[in-house]
Amino acid sequence: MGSKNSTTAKRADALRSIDAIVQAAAECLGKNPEASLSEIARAAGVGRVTLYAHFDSRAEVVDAAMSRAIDRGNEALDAVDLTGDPLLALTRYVEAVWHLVDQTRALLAAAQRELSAGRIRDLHAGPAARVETLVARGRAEGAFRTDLSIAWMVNVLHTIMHSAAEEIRAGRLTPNHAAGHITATVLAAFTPPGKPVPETSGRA
Amino acid sequence: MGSKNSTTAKRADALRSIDAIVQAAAECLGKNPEASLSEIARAAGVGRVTLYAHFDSRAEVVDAAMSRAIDRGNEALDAVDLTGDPLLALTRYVEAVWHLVDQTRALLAAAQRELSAGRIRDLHAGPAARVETLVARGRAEGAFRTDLSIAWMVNVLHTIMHSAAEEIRAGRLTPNHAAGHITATVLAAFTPPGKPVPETSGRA
DNA sequence: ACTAAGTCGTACAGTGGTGTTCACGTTATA
DNA sequence: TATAACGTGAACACCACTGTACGACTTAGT
Repeated sequence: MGSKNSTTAKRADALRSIDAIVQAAAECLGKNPEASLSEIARAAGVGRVTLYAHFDSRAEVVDAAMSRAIDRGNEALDAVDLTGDPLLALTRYVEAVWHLVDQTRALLAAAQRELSAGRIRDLHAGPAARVETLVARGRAEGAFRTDLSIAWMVNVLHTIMHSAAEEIRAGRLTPNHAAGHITATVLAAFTPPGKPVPETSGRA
Repeated sequence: MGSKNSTTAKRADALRSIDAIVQAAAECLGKNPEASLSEIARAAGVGRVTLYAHFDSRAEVVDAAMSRAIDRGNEALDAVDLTGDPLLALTRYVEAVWHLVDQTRALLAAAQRELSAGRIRDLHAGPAARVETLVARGRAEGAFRTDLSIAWMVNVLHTIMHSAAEEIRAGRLTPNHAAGHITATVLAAFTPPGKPVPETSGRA
C-alpha cells in the first residue's frame, strides 16, 4: 500500500514535494471534497506528473491528507487535560476540538467517498478512544447517564460538534457562541434521567 | 424553469413516464447520490432520451425527486398530533419522522450537490415550520429550555435523527432502539438547566 | 382511422478527470 | 563531478457522463 516505496532512501527534495502535496491536498479537499488532482498539484506548486510519481492513486492522496489531519488533531488533544470533574473535562475537550472538527469537515467528506469505511474508522481510533474513556469515567462516577450506550453518546458528541460547524458555515451561528451551545447541549444530553441538567453559563 | 412546459396538455403516457422517472430518481439517488441519469432512466424502465425529453438538466431531475420526497414527508407529518404535552408531542414526532429522515438521507446529499442552498431551504420550509412552532410552544410552557435559540434546537433534533440513521447503517444501532435513543437524547438536551431530565423509558 | 405526441435505439460531439509515457532539464548526494 | 533520483510540460489513451440529433416505430386522443 502506501506511496511508492523503494529500497533506497528518498531524496530531500522528494520529501519536500510529498509534504507540499499532502498539505495542499488537505487544504483543497477541505474547501472542496471533489477537488481534482490537477488542482492539488497546482496548489502544491508541483507538476501533476510529480504527484503521480509519489502517489499511485487518488485514494492514496486522500488517505495521506486525512492521516495528516488526524495526527495534527491528536497532537492538539494531547495538550488537553481530561482528568478531574467529567463535566469540566468534557467542556475543555469541546473547547479544544470543535473548530478542529470544523476544519476537517470537508476533508472527511472526501475521505468517506474515496476510502473504505474500515480505513476511516481506523484513522479515527485514536481520538475516539480518548472520548470513550472520558465518557466511561463520567458514567462510573455518576455524572453521565448509563441508560444509553457509550458508542451512542460518543456519536452524539461528535455529531453535535459537526452540526455546529455547519450552522456556522450557514451563518446561523457565530463562532463565539459555538462552544457554549455545544457544551450546553451535550452536557444536558448526557445528564442521567431524574438528575437536574447543569447550568453551563457559570462554568470554569 | 420546471420541466418542459408546452401550451398543450401532456399525454397520459408522458405523465406516466415522468412519474416513473421521478420515482426511480428518488430510489437511485437514495442509494447513491452520484447515480447517473442513465441509471435512473434504466431503473424507470425508460430510454435515456425520454428522460431528456422531459427534463432539461440533471438538476431538474434531482429537484423533482427531492420535492416529491418532501411532499411525502409532509403528508406523513399531517397525521401526527403535535398538540398537548410538548414532551409527548416531540416523542410522537420523532417516532413518525426518524425513519423518513433515514430514507431521504442520501437523496438530500444529492440535492445539496446539485441544487442551490436557497432552493433546499425553501423545500424544507414546510417541515421546518412544524418543529419550530412545537419547540416554541414547549419553551413558552416551560417544558423546554430558553437559553438556546430555537434554530439551534431544531437543528439539534434533526442532526440527532440524521446521525441515528447513519449509526444504523453502520450496524452500531438497531432500528428498534433508534426512536428511543433519539427521544431520550433530545428530550434531555431540551430540558431547561436546573430542571431534572425526564425519564423516557416510562413514556406513553 | 388519422394525426400529433410520445418513445426508442443508436450515434455523435463535448467535457473533465485519470493514469501513463516520453524526452529533457535540474538537483541532491556521495 | 559523476550519476541516479527527481521535476517538468506536453502529449496520449481511456473512461464515464452530459446533452443533442435523427429516423423509425408505437400509442393516445378525437
